[in-house]
Amino acid sequence: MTFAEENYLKAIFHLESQSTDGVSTNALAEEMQTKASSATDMIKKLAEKNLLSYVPYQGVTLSKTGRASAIKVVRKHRLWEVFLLEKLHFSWDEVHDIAEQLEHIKSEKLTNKLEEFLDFPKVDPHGDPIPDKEGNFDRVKKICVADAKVGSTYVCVGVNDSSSHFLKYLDGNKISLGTTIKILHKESFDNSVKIEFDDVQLVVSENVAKNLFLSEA
Amino acid sequence: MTFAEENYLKAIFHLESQSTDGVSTNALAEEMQTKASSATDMIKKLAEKNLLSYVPYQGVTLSKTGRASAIKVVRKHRLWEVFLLEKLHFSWDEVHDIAEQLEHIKSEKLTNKLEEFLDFPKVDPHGDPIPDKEGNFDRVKKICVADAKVGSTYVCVGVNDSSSHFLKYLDGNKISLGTTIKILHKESFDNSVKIEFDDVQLVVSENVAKNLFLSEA
DNA sequence: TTTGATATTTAGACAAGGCAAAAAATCTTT
DNA sequence: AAAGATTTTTTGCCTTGTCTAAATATCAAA
Repeated sequence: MTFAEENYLKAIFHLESQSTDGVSTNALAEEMQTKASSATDMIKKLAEKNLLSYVPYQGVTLSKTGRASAIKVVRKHRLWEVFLLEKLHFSWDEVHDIAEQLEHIKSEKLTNKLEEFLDFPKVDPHGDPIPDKEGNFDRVKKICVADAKVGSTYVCVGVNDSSSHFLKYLDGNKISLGTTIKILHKESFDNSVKIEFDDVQLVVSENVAKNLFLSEA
Repeated sequence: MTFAEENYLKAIFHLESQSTDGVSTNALAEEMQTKASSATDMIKKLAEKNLLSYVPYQGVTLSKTGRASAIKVVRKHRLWEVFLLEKLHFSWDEVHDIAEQLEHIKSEKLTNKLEEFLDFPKVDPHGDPIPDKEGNFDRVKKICVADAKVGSTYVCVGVNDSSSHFLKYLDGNKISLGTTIKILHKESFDNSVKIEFDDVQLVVSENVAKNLFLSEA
């Protein structure tokens, strides 16, 4: 399994998890920051290896083995993120890019020993669940700020856009995983949301509201 | 810098350190477990990038930048080995192969934070020195068992052949870094050497005697 | 249902890294 | 110095993953 193959599987897994039906070639190409033609080539290759089912012009769906492979990569990615944050004291926004490299290290034993070293964490620094050795993980039900109820209180559990920019913005405003947030007001004019946390009030844009995830307090 | 390029630089660095003059294409190909023609191709590519000086039919020598790059890879390799052994409790013979992958992770910051996390180790689990941030490292003067003086006592400081087989053999015989070893007798017939350590006597073959390194006690 | 827009695939090309076989250079030996 | 042996390089081809441009399939709208 090459790095490229692993990255495609991970991307398909990610896209599948946020919409019910199959993943289109275009969506995959965009997720992979490449061209549709390249995606088609890789899709054929992965289909050949029975890692996904593919009907031309109809998108792809991961097979059982394909899904298992993708989950292994995700597991490694998230464990390394925890390592980078907790043991090496990287900041929230720095861990993703390095984990993108570390997730491709091949050694089942390494992954398991790392997990043990980290004391079997359940979520990564962005609030995403870490699959266990068998590939099982909790699907946390999280809602974004934009969909939260005015007047209710929530806990910040994750982010969707894990770009360094967005994470730096949150960091700058002292919002992190576990922060308790109350929804004060939604502005229908521009879909911005006024929130309160740690006795601070803050108006966040629609963009932020859609990428910051909460769970019931 | 690709993985392949880094691996070639590392191999050249290794070969240079154990003989005075330039590295031949054949020697490099053998070290890289590939063909001479492939080595020639890569040599040209690295020469193009000014990472080494190359005169056709006369072997190669690393340039200043080439050497610096090689040392960075070696530094990463050895730091990761320490991590695997000390933090994740891998055994002596398991760390090399995984470190071969980890050494290619690109992040200066990661390397430095890892070094700090490990408390600035000076040598790796095989007794080889770990270059610092600036690329400086102690060249330990070590001699192999075959060249040691009969009757003298030494400390085991490293191994040359870092194959899993050899390391398992040493492990099985309870020889590790730091073990104090006395040279009892050299058999001129087959160049085997009788040694003593921890009140045990053991006859080692010429092969072992040439790959096990010692320093004066 | 026919046109137009969009999505997808195919075809041909390129760079990286590798290999085998042939050619050329160097070394060794007489 | 010439012959033979060895080393190194060249040549031509393969695979992986990518791209552009062209062709084709599907969807949406009139």
